[in-house]
Amino acid sequence: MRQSREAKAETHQAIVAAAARRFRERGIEGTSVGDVMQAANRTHGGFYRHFESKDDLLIAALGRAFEEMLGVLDQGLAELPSQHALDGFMRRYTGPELVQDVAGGCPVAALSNDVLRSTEAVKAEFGRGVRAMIATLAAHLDGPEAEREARAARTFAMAAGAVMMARASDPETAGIVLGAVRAEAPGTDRRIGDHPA
Amino acid sequence: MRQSREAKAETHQAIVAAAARRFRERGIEGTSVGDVMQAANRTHGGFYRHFESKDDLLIAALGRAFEEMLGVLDQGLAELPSQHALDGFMRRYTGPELVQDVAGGCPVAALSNDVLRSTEAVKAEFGRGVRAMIATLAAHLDGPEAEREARAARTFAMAAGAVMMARASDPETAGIVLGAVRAEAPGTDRRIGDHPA
DNA sequence: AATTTAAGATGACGCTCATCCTCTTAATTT
DNA sequence: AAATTAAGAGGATGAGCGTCATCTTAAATT
Repeated sequence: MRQSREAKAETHQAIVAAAARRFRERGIEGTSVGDVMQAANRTHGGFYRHFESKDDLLIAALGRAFEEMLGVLDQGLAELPSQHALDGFMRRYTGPELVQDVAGGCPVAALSNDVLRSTEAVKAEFGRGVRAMIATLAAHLDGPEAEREARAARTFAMAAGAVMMARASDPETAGIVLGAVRAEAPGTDRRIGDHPA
Repeated sequence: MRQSREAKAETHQAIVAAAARRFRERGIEGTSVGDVMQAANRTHGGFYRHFESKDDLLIAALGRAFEEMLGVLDQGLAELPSQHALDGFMRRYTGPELVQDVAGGCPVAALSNDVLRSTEAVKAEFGRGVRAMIATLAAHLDGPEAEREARAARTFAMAAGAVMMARASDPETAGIVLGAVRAEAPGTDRRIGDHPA
């Protein structure tokens, strides 16, 4: 039965939200259109009223996942003085809460390898997300613009790399990797308010 | 027709070598048993005389890929003084030669996300490879053991993270990310909140 | 109110895949 | 040399997938 415009829009959002989680959790190839539609409480048939293809959905889902992640980032950085922006970010990004939550975590840490093997359009969307993450982080730093961006990019790369490696390893190895990058962040083993040496 | 023991061993190695490349290039789900056998110049039927399952092959292929990568690493580090081990590694790992060669490049940069979604046995093998990479890098550094390992792990995480992000992005974004980590390779020795000199 | 449109359900199509089975034949064992 | 074993070829099986076509029915348009 035909649905109203608002109902359709609601369905659209439900599909994107479900896809954003499913793709991160199970990967691109591991997620079927039917899976996503079921997770959105719909049947698979209506899918092509909303998206031209699975890739089209993937692009929308990436956009959504990055939006969510930018929200988490902003929230975590909001109250931090700029000298602690990078280590605050590192601490949060590599903490158990985000590391264990693949479906709700960073799309970079969950989907980089899958996107590598996708179309240029998908990579373009992914790249937009990456730049937005770097820009957001950089905005919380001090110094000349180019340098802020570079420092943000380096820290982000290290955090994402550590999380990806840790997730793909046995617990012992994961501990070594996460421990190494978390120890690097001043304040990790300090009380709130303390400043790094 | 039945093959001799040596012929079988040769076939076995050919399968592992083909798989090590295919998995890195196309991902785990993107690589079929038939693909691998064809790349090894065999038919798919004989596969189960060599491996119990695709996962079993994956474990062997991961071992092989890490071996290859450790060779590249050792070779690149061999002539470097220890103060330049980390930035030498970083420059090589994030250089166009390795970044563009997904099939022959680092298994961490190519397969982390796929392994994340695999069995514990696969993760254990991956973790072994990660620790071997870190240990090899650390062996080329100076200082107390625990600290050498931590510095190696941090640099490796940053390098792998940057390569994964770059590969999954549009060329412009890739340039930003790789440029940031390459511009200041020695920066991986610094604490995260520090400004570059 | 009559007509047109389109959202979503259902089912089908063609393809791919991991795994298994059988057959042939040559290597290995006796 | 005869008997046994097993590597690899070829084919089959059963499941899952992306996408498409059809149908129903209610929303949107006239």
